[in-house]
Amino acid sequence: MARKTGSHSNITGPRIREVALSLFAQQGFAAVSMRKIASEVGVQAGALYLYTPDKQTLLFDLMQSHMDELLAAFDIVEIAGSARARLEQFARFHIGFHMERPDAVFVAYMELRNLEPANFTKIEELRRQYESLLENIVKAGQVEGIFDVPDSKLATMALIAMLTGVNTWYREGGRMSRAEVEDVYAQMALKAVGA
Amino acid sequence: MARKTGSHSNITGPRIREVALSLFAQQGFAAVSMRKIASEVGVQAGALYLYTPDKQTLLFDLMQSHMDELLAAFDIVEIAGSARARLEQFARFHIGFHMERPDAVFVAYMELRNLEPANFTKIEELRRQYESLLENIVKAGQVEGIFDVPDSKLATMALIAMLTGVNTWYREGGRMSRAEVEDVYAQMALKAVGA
DNA sequence: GTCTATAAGATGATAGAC
DNA sequence: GTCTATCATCTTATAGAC
Repeated sequence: MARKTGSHSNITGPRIREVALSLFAQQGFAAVSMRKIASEVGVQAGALYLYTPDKQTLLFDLMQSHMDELLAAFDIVEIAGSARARLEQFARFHIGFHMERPDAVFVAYMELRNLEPANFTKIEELRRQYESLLENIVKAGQVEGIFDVPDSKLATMALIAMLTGVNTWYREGGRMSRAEVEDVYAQMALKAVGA
Repeated sequence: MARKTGSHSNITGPRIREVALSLFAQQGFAAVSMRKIASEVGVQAGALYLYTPDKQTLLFDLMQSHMDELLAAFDIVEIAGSARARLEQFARFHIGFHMERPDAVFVAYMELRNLEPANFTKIEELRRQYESLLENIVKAGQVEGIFDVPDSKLATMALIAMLTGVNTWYREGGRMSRAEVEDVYAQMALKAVGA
């Protein structure tokens, strides 16, 4: 029962974030106490405050990291080319990225309402940036005359919702492989805008 | 400050449900205390227990009512006809119904994880019933040979996610009218399945 | 039907020992 | 770096007065 005193800062920090993300996704930010997180990590509640100033900041850091990763990852794989090719690539990227980290995606969306106003504003700005990447593709397709969408903003929101929705049902090791799911969603996305 | 004792059972009951739904949607089930609900309603916390045995049942009743209403409402408007016509009608119904009650939709989806196992099972069953209404239309379109979808289950989930997503951005009195939004989503849904 | 008072326990965060 | 102990407050739910 008793736990040895010792130095684990390089392990405990990441573990706290990992455990917190998982618990926030499963039970919700407000339903998870600092004691629950600490217990799962294997430390006492007081020790958490060596790694985060408070619970709110812990949530905000998790959400900000997720959004930063998302933007950085797309930045690396983004391609030039026709709007059609770019949309297909965005759909495949989005699906793949979201399938790989369901907890982070869930928390980043569901816990927005638990952010303090200043933190909310920052996360919303990152989200807006990401959405505008897709909207630019949709607009390019309109300009090229190959997409049939009456409103680029609405089409963007519809596409993102459709693609993100994969996380409500996809489970690793299920009936379909990740690649199959990516294929089907990418085709539906292209058809939805009339490409 | 002091509040008169009096008889308000026919007003207080619905008010509690109304206030609870709104607060749960804004702040989340776990973040909303019985005292907050009572305070907003204008009664003391103890009085809530005349209308619900406990907080969990209050949540469950709100979610169950929503799902029952959803199924009953579709039952009334459901049409016969081609898969194309039925899908367009489903899309318009779904969009309209969801736009009218964003709080209930949000709670019914976001607070699933706060339901006790037995309650979760019941709500999931109602959700499954609703999804199967759409899947039947998708399958009919496959049989008729007018829909191009490799997997009816995946297409169903993608369509529902796309349509429900309207609630992430639509606000009454915004740039587009409800009818315009319905039109555009219905057309995107049809195109997404290749109709 | 509603109130006040209360039980029994959980919560976020801090101080100081080691 | 972590623990134990603690503060002040909040939590759900109930009992009994009116």
